[in-house]
Amino acid sequence: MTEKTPTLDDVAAHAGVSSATVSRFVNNPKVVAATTAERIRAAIAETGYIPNLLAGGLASSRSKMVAVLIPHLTDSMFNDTIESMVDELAAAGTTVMLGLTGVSTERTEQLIHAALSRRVDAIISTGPISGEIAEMVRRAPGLFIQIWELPEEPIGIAVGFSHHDAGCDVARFLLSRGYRRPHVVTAEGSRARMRRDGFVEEWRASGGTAPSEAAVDIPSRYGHARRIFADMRRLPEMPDVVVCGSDYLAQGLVVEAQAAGLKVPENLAVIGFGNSQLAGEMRPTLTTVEIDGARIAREAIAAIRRHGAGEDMGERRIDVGFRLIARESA
Amino acid sequence: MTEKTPTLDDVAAHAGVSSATVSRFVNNPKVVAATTAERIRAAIAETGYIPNLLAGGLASSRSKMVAVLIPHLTDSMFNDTIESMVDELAAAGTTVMLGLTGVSTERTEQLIHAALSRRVDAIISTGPISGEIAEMVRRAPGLFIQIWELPEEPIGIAVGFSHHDAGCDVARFLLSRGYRRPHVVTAEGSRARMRRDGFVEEWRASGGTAPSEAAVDIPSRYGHARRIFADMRRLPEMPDVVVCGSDYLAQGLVVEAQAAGLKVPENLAVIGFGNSQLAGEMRPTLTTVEIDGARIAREAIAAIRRHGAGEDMGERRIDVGFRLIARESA
DNA sequence: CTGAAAGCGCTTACAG
DNA sequence: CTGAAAGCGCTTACAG
Repeated sequence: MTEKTPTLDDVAAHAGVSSATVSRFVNNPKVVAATTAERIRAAIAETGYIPNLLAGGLASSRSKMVAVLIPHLTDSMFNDTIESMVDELAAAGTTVMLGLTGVSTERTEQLIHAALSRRVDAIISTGPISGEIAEMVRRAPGLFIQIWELPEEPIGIAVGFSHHDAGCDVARFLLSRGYRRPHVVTAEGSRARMRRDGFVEEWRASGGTAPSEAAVDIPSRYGHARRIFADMRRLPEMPDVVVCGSDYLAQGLVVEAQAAGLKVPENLAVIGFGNSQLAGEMRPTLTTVEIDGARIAREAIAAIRRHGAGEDMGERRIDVGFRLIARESA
Repeated sequence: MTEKTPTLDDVAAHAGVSSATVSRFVNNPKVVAATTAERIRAAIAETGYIPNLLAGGLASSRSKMVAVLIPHLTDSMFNDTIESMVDELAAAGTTVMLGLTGVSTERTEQLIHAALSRRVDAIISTGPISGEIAEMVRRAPGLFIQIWELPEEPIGIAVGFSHHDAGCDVARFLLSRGYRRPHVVTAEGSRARMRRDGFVEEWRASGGTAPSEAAVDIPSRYGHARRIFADMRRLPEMPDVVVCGSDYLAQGLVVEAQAAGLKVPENLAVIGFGNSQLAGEMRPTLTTVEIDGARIAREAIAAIRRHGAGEDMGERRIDVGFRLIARESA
């Protein structure tokens, strides 16, 4: 249905210059003379030229693509981070390749392989990294960035915070508020487990009795709350606060508790995680832990830029911290 | 930090075959002899070869990438569709390039240009299409697919449903339930407007009085509900049902109404749109309109596959319909 | 089933 | 500021 797509040479012919000059104009307009630039601009418009970035990337070995790997799209805590990232990257002419890893290392591995195949400038990952993947990534020229995670010895750049410490902080906060019987709901994945461990360690260190616990799969969502709540009621002693791995789940618990005639937080307190937009808007407003997802995006992008400018980023840990926000629900 | 990345030639040398044969093995293992295949497999493992899809795409003019364009990531109705799509595509070795258009035609245009630059095999778009974009897309070799939309004369393939009809159905449903004073909340964007128009036309055609109305920006979220509800209370006559453009907003309205001491649906009914997972889980459960997002994803992918197999897809409209789900809230 | 060779559409030293 | 030319790493008729 289409005549051949115009190439750089077609534009060059139209403008009466060499293709090298057109290439320079496309990538950095300032380096060509003003009158030449004008002719080229016209030629591009006439021909409807659209650069071929496959060819460009191959020749320059810079794909102007970055891969972003997250577990899920639905109700994900990363959405704000991803949204900021995609926006800023797009503004800089960089494309985002999206990968959904689930909780499987195997899927992560396939996606990293795919990203490497496309010679992405960087891989931004929230997934669990196996030794094999680490090796694969280490020998690739692109930058590897782990976000929402802060391992002792990162593979490339890590932008995140201590999940263990966040768990501890939640424990201290609840203790200080006088809660005595927490129910800890932990989602799949290593990060949730680290927070859970931090919480439990701190709680017991402070002389608290062992919390009751429950597990949920991901993506963590509102609907898990019904089962969690029902199970809780069958406990020998009813908990006085529920520690949730996500704000969505926390919201569900608030609603379930209210539907059962309990007042939140008087009869049952609830604490979330992530400070999603919802947390400050629902009724009662949700006590939760805020992570600055936009900052994570900014730091990651800054690292990509510097790496792109030829700077050797080495191994680096960037701690963006977290912040407990006390609202009405606990 | 890295020795040169191994190429097809390196693998060929290791295996003692030509690079053409290695290429064949990589793309279609069956066409090479079993013993040769074994040698190549070993050579790939030894060298740690990772194919360069930039080069591959350039040579074959098939990028194995598809662009997916949506307005927003957060609280978006498209998340399920996108999630299905990314999963299935990844399984077939195709990568998704993610673009966030917002409500701006300009952004959409830039992203489509970027997608074309990467010579994507297909563009899947939910965005508004200007005449210029249509032209750009028409002359490109890739397939263009509009989803969640069903224009009379699609540019390429359209997979969606009639938003106007959905609006009509909601009106008929509410009429049949005996509601008399609807309050219609419309989000930005042409699709929401079509539903709104459908609703209002049908409502008035059935002799109903003109509904009161409100507008919200996107992404449509829980938090808009507070203002909407407050404004509603100042109306001369209180509406008996709120017609929401999204389930999230509907959820917010339910909570606001309850916080004000109203019973849902007795004192105020609420109807959502999208049948997000939440809708069936919240209390009261939400009456809403279901769209089969996964089916939209499947149809889109099927079209891409057929186009990839050389079939001329022409212009085509695929109506996936919608379904009103009556639950407790209205 | 396999190889030699041309070609995909760019970028980038190098020279002027 | 501009051009000629080599090269990026693949794929794919064509021939055998």
